[in-house]
Amino acid sequence: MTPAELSSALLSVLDAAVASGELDIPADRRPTSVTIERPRSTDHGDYATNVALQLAKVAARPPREVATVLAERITALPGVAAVDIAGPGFLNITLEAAAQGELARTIVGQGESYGRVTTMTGTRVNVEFISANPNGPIHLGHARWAAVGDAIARVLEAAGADVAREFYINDRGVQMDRFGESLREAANGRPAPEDGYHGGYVTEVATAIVAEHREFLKLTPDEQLVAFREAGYAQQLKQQQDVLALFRTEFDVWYSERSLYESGAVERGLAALREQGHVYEQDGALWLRTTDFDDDKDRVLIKGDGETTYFASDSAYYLDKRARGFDINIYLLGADHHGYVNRLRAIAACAGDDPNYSIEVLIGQLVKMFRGGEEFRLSKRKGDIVTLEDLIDEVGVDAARYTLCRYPVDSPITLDLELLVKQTNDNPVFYVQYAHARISSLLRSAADLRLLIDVEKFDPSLLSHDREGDLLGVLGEYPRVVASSAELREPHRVARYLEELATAYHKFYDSCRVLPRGDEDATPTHEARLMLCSATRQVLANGLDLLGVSAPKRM
RNA sequence: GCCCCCGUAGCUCAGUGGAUAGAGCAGCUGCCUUCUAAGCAGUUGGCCGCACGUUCGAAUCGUGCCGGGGGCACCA
Repeated sequence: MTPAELSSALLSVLDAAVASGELDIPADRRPTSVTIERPRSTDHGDYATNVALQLAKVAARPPREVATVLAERITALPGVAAVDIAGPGFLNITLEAAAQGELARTIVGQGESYGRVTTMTGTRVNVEFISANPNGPIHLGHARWAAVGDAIARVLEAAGADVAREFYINDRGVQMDRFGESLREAANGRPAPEDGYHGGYVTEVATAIVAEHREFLKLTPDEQLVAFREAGYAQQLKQQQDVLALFRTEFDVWYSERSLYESGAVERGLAALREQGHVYEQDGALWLRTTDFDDDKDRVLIKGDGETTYFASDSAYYLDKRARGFDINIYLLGADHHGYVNRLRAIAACAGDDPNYSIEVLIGQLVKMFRGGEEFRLSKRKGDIVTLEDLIDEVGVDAARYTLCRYPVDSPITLDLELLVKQTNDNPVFYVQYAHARISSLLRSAADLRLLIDVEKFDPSLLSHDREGDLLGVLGEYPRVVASSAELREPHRVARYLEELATAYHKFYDSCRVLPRGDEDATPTHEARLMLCSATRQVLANGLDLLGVSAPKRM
């Protein structure tokens, strides 16, 4: 019996109690679902519900009395071994081993689809993250968004949503010109300008461009700036795409800011905003009245010199996403960009949308980095860059992704690069992957012994050991973990869950022998445990996949 | 001044209104002739920043303080 099945059975019990007149609850106050949770202490049964506490007021009866009425009916449910009333009115439910063990068969039968839920089916979601300037490598500061953004997309998909991963290429504006200027200077053997880019990669890029295009050096300085800028752009974008692919973060859409101008999207966007009546002129500039919608000041769309601002691009971009039919637009931004939130929401509101629904901004705290106990800060312009590529080289994709996904985005991460490089079990990814490898090894040994996992012959009542019950309980939680991770946009819940599952498995493994020893014959108990192992392996693999981390068969 | 985030064990951090607040690391003590010891068992360690409020019930929700971080451009 899965938690979902138990929950709906409890709802039927409630309905029956009302129908028989034992409880008097008005139809419009009756709950549409009954929440159950796994108690922290095993003394409190396999599942507990607070439904009696919540209904006490509506039913005008003391909570324990409501609980008593329900307990009698719950006890009669098939698969339920015992029901206790505890504390102020909790109902603690203990399942029969067979009812609980059945879950192993369910999971093995469903395979990769176990844990896929339908809570977000039919919702179209755009997840925009990283969105760097194409003038340098993807660095450690972007890495968190690469890992978390992709994991959010995967979790939303597992909940049934239709998801687009999108990268907004900031290929327009002053930063790009500074980049071109820096390349030009480097190519001509001169130092980069004060406000330019000083990283060692600038020289490398410049050298590579000159090797391919000697003719650039014959152009006028202004022409050189453009030529180097464009060649550097193409090269850096390619490199960003390659390294992100290596990091298993694939985007569905690479959206160029320039293309918003080339396609006329900016003009159309401005016209649309004007039509909605939130645009006005003042001091020679064109403004959007975002203060109508909670912003603390109005924002400039077109400057006094006739240049459009990034905000004009952002507005056009939102309207473009909207036209492409997304219900929810998620943005992952660093804490230093939190001032954007009200602006983005105001754009949506000016366009006539409800920003509470269509705009979600996840503000992530920055990653602090230490090396040997000493903090260092990233600066692209100064050239202090640790690239994503470096990180992958040092710790590998799995450890990097897992570590970055393991914390809620609003909590700051402190990474000690030396520690991360060590690859010891300080890093929980190894703990989880080890559990998967351990089961895989065991399943190989079982195959050598001609022990097959037989879904037909499986006897769930044999999984009666406490550790088996604990493990089954954790396995049953997985679909709910996926659903809540998706709903809250918090993939770290999956990581934490996997650690809990790995612990439950290791404990089971420690006290329950799975394979027959030596000349021993295989018994139905061995086979039942093998089924449980197979189910656990499946859930570990499914969960790791949501984080984009591999599930190794050997370690 | 205004806005956002954070204050939980020595350290790094979990904990979407539930029962005795958890994990890893660090420290101490045990467990491998048989399925992967990257594991397991035990033990030490807490005014959940402070106060008041809402609730049958608050680390969790609200208000006010205190402390730390970040942000408030006709820059991108």
